[in-house]
Amino acid sequence: MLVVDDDPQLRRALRITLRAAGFDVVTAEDGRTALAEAAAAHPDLVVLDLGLPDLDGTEVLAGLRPWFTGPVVVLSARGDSSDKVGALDAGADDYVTKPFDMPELLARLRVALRRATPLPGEPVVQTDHFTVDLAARQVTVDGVPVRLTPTEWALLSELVRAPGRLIGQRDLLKSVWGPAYERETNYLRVYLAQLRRKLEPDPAHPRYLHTEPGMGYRFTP
Amino acid sequence: MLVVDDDPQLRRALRITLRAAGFDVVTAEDGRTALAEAAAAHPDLVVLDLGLPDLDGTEVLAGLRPWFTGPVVVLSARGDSSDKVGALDAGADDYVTKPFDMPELLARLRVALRRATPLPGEPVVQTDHFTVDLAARQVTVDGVPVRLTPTEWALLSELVRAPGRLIGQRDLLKSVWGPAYERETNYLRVYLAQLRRKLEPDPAHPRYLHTEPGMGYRFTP
DNA sequence: GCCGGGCGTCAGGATCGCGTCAAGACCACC
DNA sequence: GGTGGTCTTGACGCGATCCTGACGCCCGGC
Repeated sequence: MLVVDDDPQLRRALRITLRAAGFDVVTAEDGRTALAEAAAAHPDLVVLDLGLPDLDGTEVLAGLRPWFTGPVVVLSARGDSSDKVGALDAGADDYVTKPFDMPELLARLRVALRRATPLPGEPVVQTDHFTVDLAARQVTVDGVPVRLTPTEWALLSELVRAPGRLIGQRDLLKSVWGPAYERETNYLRVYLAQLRRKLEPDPAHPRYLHTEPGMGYRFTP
Repeated sequence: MLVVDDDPQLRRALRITLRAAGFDVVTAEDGRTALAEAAAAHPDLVVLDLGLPDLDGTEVLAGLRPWFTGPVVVLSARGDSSDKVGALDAGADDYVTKPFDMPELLARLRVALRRATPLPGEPVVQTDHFTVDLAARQVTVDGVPVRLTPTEWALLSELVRAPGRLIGQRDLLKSVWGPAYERETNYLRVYLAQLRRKLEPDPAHPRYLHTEPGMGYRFTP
């Protein structure tokens, strides 16, 4: 996160508050260093004061926008409508007039970040032989998609969400079939066999979906 | 674009101004009709007044957010910091206090729309057989335009916005018909058949709009 | 060597979910 | 008031999925 302001006190206040909110903060006190810092640090978001000593804030914005796709939140002492419209149309994502309320600014920064990062994408689990895309709900073996039934998918995703860790049969039964089925270990046997038949190169000698007798099952990538 | 406000004068003014700016506008005067309109009309953006006669504006926001992914711009006569922070954290994309300046509101709406539409990348989805232009709302099969009904379009655009990703039936129902229809899977069957009849080379053996039994549907280019 | 527990395998049959169709309700427009 | 298009609703047949029970195998304990 890059904070651009010429007032040392405000810079300091913002840095402390934003750090407390969990952000990494770098600062700049004028337009030129702001552009340099932005290029060097690749911030997720820029807080930009319009009243700078060297460059006009709108020039900084114009210098930023051709390549910087993250959100820019503008601070300004001037509250004229034309100023606001100009900055917003020039690429700013929000316009906050000074003096501002710190909790509100933080909320607006959260909104800007929320919009900019589309989804907290779920991971893709890979082995030498097959891949499991948890977000897309797709499994491919040697590159070709494989169809799984809902129960097979529920079981597999439980296993691959904890790579290398052993999962007890009771835990698996609870999370796939519900808490009422804690004792029906036959289900597990049947569906593990099904998964191995669809995923393992040699279902008789599993390389990825291992059985720990008496304990549970384990997925090893 | 959906405008929600209980003041008829303001509604009228907003409708006229927004129409002049090139937007299609539907209006609602209370929270319940707002939620119904949003589910029926699929607006790109919602302008929401917090002071409504029946529901609290934040309740409308809460009812909207689980399934409506477009931007929501909040209007309010109250300018307290806590109100602003609450609305912004509840999912609002901007918070404008009344009385507001119309050009500024328009600029803020433009920003919200700019951020919400995924401009990095072409809004055109293509397959070997048909193309879907999300921006122009047009579908062509082998180069010839095809007419889709509003519901068909809403369903198709949900699917092609996530190429390769499986979308659960509940998610589809929520985003196309609204959150009240989470269980009506018959709708999906009927409209998927409709889409396949219009888009697939062989509707009996779909190549692009796949069914994952028990889970949902998937568009694969 | 016998026994029992745990696991993998298999093949039915009950059940569920999907695709299809058509008729009626609803709406907007003429 | 009529008309065309769109949306809803219900019924039906078929295929896939899930459950279930039985059987054989391996391995450690007696």
